[in-house]
Formats: sequence, structure tokens, C-alpha cells
Amino acid sequence: MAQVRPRVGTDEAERFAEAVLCLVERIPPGRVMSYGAIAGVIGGSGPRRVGQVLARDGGGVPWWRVVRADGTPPACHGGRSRAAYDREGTPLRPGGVRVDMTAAAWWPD
DNA sequence: CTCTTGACGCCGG
DNA sequence: TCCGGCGCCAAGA
Repeated sequence: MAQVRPRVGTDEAERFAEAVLCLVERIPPGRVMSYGAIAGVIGGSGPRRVGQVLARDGGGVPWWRVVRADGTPPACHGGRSRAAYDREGTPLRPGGVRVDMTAAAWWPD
């Protein structure tokens, strides 16, 4: 019957989603984190899974602070994230809409 | 069970 | 620097 139900498997996805959303909320204004960095900190999966979570339930977190490894903002939303960067003073790279990862990359202490 | 898709990442041209 | 292709992981049809 019930006995030791596998602690992992049923809510694994929910747990992962919580970790991602929690970490994204921890990103301070003016800073950004790449999908791969988030996946690396949480562990257990790759960057694609992080994107899936944000696409599904990322409406309550500062999704604009999550960018690609090269500093390119999420493919969707277009230049909408650009306004947020200007508000928070996020260091952008000259000649493009890309974020300057060298200065804006943030890492959980 | 197989095929396709997707808020990605990295390498080569 | 820009473009295309391949790999990785999970969910959906």
C-alpha cells in the first residue's frame, strides 16, 4: 500500500519549479542570470528545463533578469525587457540589445 | 512507445 | 559578428 512512496518522481517537477522561481526572485535589480547558471546552481537538469518552468509559471517573477548565456534576452516579449533594463540600470552591451554579462552576471552567495 | 517542440548552450563556417 | 546545426532534457500529441 502506501509504504515508502518514492519521494522523488511525483512532485519532482513542482519542486524544480519552486527552486527556479525562488532563485529568480533572489536576483537583485540591475543584475542577470543565465538559464545555464540557474540550472547549474539548482542542479538535476539542464537549462532547457529552466525555460520551461519560466514559460509555464514565470509570470510572478522578474523573468527579464533571466537571459541567455551570451546576454541575449528571452526570444519572446521582443524588446519589452529592454525597458526593464533601462529602469534598473542593467549594464547593456554597445551596439545591441544584449546584456553585458561581464558586469551584470550575478551569482548567489 | 515514437516523433516533435521549446524562455537553451556550444561549436564550426 | 552573424547564421546554421547538433546535443541535452522533459512535456505533449
